[in-house]
Amino acid sequence: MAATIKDIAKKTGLGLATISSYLNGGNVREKNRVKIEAAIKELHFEVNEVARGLKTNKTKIIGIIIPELNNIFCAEIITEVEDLLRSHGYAAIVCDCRTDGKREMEAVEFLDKRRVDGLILMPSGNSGKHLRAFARKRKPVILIDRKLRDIECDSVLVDNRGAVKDAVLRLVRAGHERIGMIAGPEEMFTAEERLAGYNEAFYEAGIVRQKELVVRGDYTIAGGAGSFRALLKRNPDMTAVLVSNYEMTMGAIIEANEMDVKIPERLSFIGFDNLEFARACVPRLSIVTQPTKEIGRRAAELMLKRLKEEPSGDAVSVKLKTGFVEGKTIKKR
Amino acid sequence: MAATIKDIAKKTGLGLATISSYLNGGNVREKNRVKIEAAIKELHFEVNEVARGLKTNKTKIIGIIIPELNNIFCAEIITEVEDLLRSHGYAAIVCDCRTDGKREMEAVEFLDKRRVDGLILMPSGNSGKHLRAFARKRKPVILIDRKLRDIECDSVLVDNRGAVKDAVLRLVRAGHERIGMIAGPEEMFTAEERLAGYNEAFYEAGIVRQKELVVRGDYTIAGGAGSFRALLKRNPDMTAVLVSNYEMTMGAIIEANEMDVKIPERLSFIGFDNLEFARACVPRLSIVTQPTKEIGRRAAELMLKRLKEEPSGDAVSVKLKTGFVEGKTIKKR
DNA sequence: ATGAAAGCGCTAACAA
DNA sequence: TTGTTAGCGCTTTCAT
Repeated sequence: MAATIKDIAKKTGLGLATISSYLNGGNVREKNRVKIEAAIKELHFEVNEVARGLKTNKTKIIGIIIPELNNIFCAEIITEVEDLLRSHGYAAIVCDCRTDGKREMEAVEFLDKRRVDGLILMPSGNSGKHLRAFARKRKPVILIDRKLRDIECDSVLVDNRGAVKDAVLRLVRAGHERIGMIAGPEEMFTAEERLAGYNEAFYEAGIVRQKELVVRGDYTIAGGAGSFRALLKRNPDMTAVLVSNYEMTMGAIIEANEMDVKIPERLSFIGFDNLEFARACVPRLSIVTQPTKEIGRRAAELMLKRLKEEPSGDAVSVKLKTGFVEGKTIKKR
Repeated sequence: MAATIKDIAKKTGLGLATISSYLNGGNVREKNRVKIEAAIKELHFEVNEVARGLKTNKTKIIGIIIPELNNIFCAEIITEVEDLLRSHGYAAIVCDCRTDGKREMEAVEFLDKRRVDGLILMPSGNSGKHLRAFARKRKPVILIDRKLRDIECDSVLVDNRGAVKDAVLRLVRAGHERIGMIAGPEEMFTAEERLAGYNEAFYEAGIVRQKELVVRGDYTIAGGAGSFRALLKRNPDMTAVLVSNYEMTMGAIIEANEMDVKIPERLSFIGFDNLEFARACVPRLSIVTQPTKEIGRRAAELMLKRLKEEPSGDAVSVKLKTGFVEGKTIKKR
């Protein structure tokens, strides 16, 4: 059906190697170059990357595994990664595993069979055992947003701990002491880091922490709503709250509206991620922001670098700074 | 490096064909089956899908081209498509073209070189010329959300016209006549359909349309904000407005807050897409919703069906119903 | 049911 | 610079 280099060779009267050389940027006599190009155009020839991949043992495909495509934080990162990779000739096969460890394992296998040249993933669990087989082939694996036990590989992280600590201290400086937190699921890397930041802030401010001020949510909208209600019920004297991811921030806001809790009059509020949503709220939310574009860019760059160089021993870990966008939801007391 | 079927053949003392047959679900003597499975486990063998693809001329990869991954509407659809495809053994290479026709063309070429088995795309432009070469190979192309000139292929669409018509008529029944619309970009398929629905509603209600009540936005948050301001300024007597996509809905809400325009007291409001956002607003937004999951599912199913059957002549077009979720932003007059 | 052999489209020695 | 040849890992006749 489609033309092959054989057809081009026949058409031009040249040998296969010459065509191949031309395709790979080798030196070809001017006269022949013209002939080849004419034949390519005439026969609508396009390199068969599958055949090339079989021969070179490189597919120029990168596997991307994420917990939830349908999640702005992930989507923003992936958009950037995909853009950068493709501009360097790499395709991205995206696998959404619905925050499910088993699905994630299957995805790794799936991509391995397809001989992807590298893996970029935002892991759902904490163990990296399922990556071992892949990593043993000396193909690069780059972790995004979360670290993993049982395996050592490059990672692009965010300073979650510092981010939350900074945010809580802002509340402290505004005169708050009864500051609640809607934390993330136990065992989850970012969730624990953020919680640690919360604790550190209390320590640094010299305020005694009270356990009932922390409630665990599950990083979903519904979870945020439920947690908000529970937290407020348990702590009627709470004056401020920090919600530790976007979905729960939205959920908390929905619930606050539902319960008619005035923000910031009754309760000061700091949310997480998604500037647009924060701006759409009344009053504008004060939020912690993450550098999603930069995360994506750094991850892709790191991958491209690894792909180019010889497999080396030591893993690189990048940690990026977060931001804070002032809204009008922190009230001075 | 990795084990091949040759290794398995050697290990088991069987022929290549037998191994291949086993891998493809053929009949193999029980005794040999056991031997093969042992060898596979021992050597960590995994089929090389690249080699298989070269031989069978099928990559089991579907190309997905979208205008903006970082867009909930797209992301929700893709999530569903990817899930379904992968559960049938197909990988998805996703290409985000940033709503840019040129990038879209490049993406088609990119995917063509990689010999994807089919293409699912949500086109940015109106012409399908860039798909001709691909379609000529008798590989399935499925359009999502938008139709295309110059080419005939399957599509999964939404009844945008009916959706908007219905929404406007709700406003009419609530006593409104000066109903504004923030429409989408000219030439854009969905935008024109939605605008047509708006016009039809006026016609059906017997209200004379006034051109100044329609303003074109660009489907972005900033565009929605700007359009909202412009529309209101131009029509101080407008009593209701319909915004025709999610990003602009968010933008309009931001701007309404900014301008301190009370909804629905001063202005009744109907937004588009994203139920969660609608629920997070105060008061809850009344919105038109699109069946994103179903769009994705139908597109994937259609693709799977096409992949299975002989290339046939006539194109299938599916048109899905929209929904309407009542909020509290429509005021009776 | 199994084996031998050819070949998918390309690249990479090697030779000329 | 160019041509010849082997072979990447698999599937697929065609025999057996």
